Amino acid sequence: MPSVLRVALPVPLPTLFDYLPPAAGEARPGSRVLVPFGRGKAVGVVVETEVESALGGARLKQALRLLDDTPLLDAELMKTLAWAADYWLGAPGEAYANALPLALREDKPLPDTHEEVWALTVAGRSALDAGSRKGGSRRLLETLAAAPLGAAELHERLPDWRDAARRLAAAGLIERVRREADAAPQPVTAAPALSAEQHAAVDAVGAELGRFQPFLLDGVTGSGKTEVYLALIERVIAEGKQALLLVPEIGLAPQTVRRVRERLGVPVEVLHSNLAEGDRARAWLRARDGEARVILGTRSAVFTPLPRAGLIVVDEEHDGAYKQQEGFRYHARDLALLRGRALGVPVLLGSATPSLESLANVEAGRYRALHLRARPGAIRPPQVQIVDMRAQRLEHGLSPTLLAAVADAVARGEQALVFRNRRGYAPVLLCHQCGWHAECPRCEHPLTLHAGRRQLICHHCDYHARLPEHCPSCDAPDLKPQGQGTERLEEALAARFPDTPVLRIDRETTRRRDAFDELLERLRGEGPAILVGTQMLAKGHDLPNLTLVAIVGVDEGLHSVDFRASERLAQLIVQVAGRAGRASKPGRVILQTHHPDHPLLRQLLAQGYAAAAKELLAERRSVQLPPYMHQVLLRADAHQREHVEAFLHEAYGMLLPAAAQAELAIAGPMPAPMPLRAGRHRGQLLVEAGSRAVLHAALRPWARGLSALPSARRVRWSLDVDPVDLY
DNA sequence: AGCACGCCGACT
DNA sequence: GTCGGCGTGCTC
Repeated sequence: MPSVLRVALPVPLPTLFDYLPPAAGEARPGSRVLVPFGRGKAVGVVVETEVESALGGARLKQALRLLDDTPLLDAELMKTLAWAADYWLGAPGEAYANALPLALREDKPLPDTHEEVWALTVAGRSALDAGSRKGGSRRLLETLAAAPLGAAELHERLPDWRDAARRLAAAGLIERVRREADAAPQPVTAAPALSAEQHAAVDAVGAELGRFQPFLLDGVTGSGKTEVYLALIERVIAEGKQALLLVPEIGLAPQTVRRVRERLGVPVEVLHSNLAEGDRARAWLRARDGEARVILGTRSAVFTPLPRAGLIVVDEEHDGAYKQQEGFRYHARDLALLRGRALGVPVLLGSATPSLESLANVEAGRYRALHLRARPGAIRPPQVQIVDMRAQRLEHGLSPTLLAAVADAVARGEQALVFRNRRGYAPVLLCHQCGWHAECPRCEHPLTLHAGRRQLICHHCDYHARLPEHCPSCDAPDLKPQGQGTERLEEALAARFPDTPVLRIDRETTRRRDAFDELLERLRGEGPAILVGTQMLAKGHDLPNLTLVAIVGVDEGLHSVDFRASERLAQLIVQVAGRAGRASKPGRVILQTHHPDHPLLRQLLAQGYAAAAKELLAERRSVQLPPYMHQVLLRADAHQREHVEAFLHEAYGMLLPAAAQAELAIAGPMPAPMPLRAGRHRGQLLVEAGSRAVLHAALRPWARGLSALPSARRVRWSLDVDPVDLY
């Protein structure tokens, strides 16, 4: 029997594929091979060599070519990926595909890792001197005249640079050149003195460098978590090692990159999905070569190879963006922990509002807790006040107290933020004559009124309809918007405060690439302003002149069927409140609610997030919900409801024998909380168990069996291990 | 997933 | 008469 290779291919199938070795070269685990697959070819990753194939030798095909003489993926990544595919019940091939930038999954030579930079040509220099070109092109010429820059650096300075670069390159005014190896290291700014608490945190993690130990750094907004990360990263790179820093979204990356670069003066690689594939592959390869010392990135950066790993940091660890919600449904925070264990390095999770999962891990002694309670520079925490909306005369949903507070803030020349987690003008359009309301035909959910665009839009499937003039049901002309979205609040506030700029910040107003940054830049200025915005504003942008935060319309979160809703609401309130009064001015927070006596709100305001989270955890424990038990959710959807039902029913039947043996609890098959979405019927089956090992032992064979079911072909389905929402 | 094969409706 | 709908099967 000749030696056989077992190869992972980028297909959503539960199997690996066996091939005869290529004619030339020695394929090793972690090497890529080009193989014939079906009718075409595919690039796969060798997982094992010298295997006994269950397949008859005659059916084995031979790999066409070895792409890597030395493995592209090292032993640690290979091992971690195998674990990850097993843990999240994913297709192994998809796990490997996620780990490799697209440009490395092609049958092409590896790109040169020496970064290309854009530089002015001679013609470009004279064009600049002659003062030709305008707008973005001119800005780019001016920027490059100072120093040649790479894509990532340009992205930080001129987010819109690509169009200009294309035009200027076509005109021969700029060109790509290889960056000189001795590219001047940026000036290093001095580290600020650390507070006693920051010091203690740095020392605690520093003492564990060189071995696996998870930490949860719980630090209120403005307490200087980033300085702790930087001090530790500094130590790690001084030892010649690499640090991986994960952030939930790229929006937060540019400011962090700048800070890291300025402080550390070492190459910092940035990895996120907005990067061009070639740049991404180059950054990945520089990390693999150990050349990149600090790697900063979003979810998928957790797959970066770290041959000289020293530390992994996960910032804002509670953030839902770390969970991939399609394909291979991994959680980057949990994967970071897997990697930390395999690499033998500490993993530092940071948040002002830690997830209940992480708090439970602290409670169980698996993570060590570090706290930053003080805001340096004696910034006082904002005062939070609950405004009871009952029996108040409301103006477009805004109470007199709230409006007075906004008036005060702007009168002092300060900025106020009105937070409302709903885009559009009004979430419902209702007929006062007959009770009809506008509903999405594809989701059976109310349509949101967007007044400026004169449209009704479904926020679940993006269905658009023209705004009707009359009720489609009774023809009456009095269609009334019910409730308030950001657009309506903007209108109301603009009418009420005609002399103050009112800026709305949501997906609609920031659609243009750099619109968000421009708005933020405007707000860093001194003048008074009123901001109206959604979730986008909850994240860590520093607005020094913002002193009032008013949170409206969060009552939905108090009565949701989703057991995680209260955790998310508490995190949201604390994060949004944290925007107020970051600099020298004290902040004030107003929370407007119909339920001023709700225990969650009372506790959150009286005792803070930690106490509220502790209470929520106790509840989870007493009713046996995660993290005190474990869930796997099977979802399915199809145009025909019967297809969903048939599949889930068969899946259920297949699981019953194992469930009886292993004490699994099965809920369903049942309709999903949103039973219809974008015209597809949706259903689910929830499997629960007290022990992860038990759950996985039973579900591993089940997952394989599911893909073999004929009924599975008639639905779209997915398995979600530790689902974070039950939608 | 991606692709081919295969059998039933409204069109050049 | 065909183009094309998606059901079914397969990928080492």
